Amino acid sequence: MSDSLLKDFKKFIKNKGLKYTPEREEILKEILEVGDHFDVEAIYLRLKERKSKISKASIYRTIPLLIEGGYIQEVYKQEGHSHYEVTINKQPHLHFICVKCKKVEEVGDERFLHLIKEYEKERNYKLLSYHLEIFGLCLNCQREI
Amino acid sequence: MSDSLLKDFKKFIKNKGLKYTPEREEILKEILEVGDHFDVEAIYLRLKERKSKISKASIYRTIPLLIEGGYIQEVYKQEGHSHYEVTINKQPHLHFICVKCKKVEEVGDERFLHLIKEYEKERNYKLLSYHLEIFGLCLNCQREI
DNA sequence: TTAGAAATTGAAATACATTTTCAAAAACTA
DNA sequence: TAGTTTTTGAAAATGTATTTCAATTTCTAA
Ligand SMILES: [Mn+2]
Ligand SMILES: [Mn+2]
Ligand SMILES: [Zn+2]
Ligand SMILES: [Zn+2]
Repeated sequence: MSDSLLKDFKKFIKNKGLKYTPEREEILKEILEVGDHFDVEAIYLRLKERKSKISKASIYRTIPLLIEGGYIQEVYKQEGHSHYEVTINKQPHLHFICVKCKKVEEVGDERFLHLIKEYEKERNYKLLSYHLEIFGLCLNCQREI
Repeated sequence: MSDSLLKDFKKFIKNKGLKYTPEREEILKEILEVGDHFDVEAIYLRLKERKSKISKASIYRTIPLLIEGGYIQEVYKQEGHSHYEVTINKQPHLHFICVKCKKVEEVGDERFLHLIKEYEKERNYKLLSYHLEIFGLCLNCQREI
């Protein structure tokens, strides 16, 4: 819930010549509070529950700003919509997605990051981000078949 | 354009208790002919060009069958819609996506596949497929900044 | 502090990919 | 070949995301 993070966000917004509104701050706060993976609907409902009048449009409008600022990133699309996660204080990781129960498991790993960095050099790409999703059956769902 | 592949597909369809229609066959043929990454719109337009009356609905309905049969897979979503690729006779590979010019480069590599298989063991997952997308700037777009 | 320019908001309209509905047509089975 | 079942194209419906617009808010600089 770090105050300094919000100050940082304010600076980021002002630097872009935009206005720092309570809506933008509330949305970021709510997202930080979830911590986990989230989607627009979840944030909207959580805000609503605490009597906030913030519209979905505002959430949709704020998300690209949060991505640009490096606060969150899109992690995957499922059931027709995007899922995001907070990137602040998070190690890079990959996602195991069970195709049956839809459970998403995070796996942090340096072996992988190392391999990607090697690739970056080999290919002369400037690496910005990556997504690795592994689809399969979790232990539970393997048993149930 | 292997005939045996179409026979195989017919078998697959019949095995599922479905009917083998010219639409389904034409769609698979067209997809095999593209070879490269494709989306629904592209297949629809190509079919239209050769005077086929096949509707988009049929393409949308056929794609899940082709995925289930292991003929194609979804590789990424961009600009709001899905992109697929033929998996037959293709090595597993990853995708470099340039965030500026949107170019998608395929890179085959066993090091990644090997690492993923290791995870599979470590995690007791049954691996079905994976997506690795690396976002960055290609050499050209790095220069232009 | 306050006026006024510029950006932002919520609500509704719109865009657009995908799915569903439905009646007509085609595929299959016996 | 008749009868059952599935599939088809067209149109309607769905659901996510974006855009429009008038009202409101932020912010700057008198
Ligand atoms: Mn994650
Ligand atoms: Mn590919
Ligand atoms: Zn599972
Ligand atoms: Zn590029």
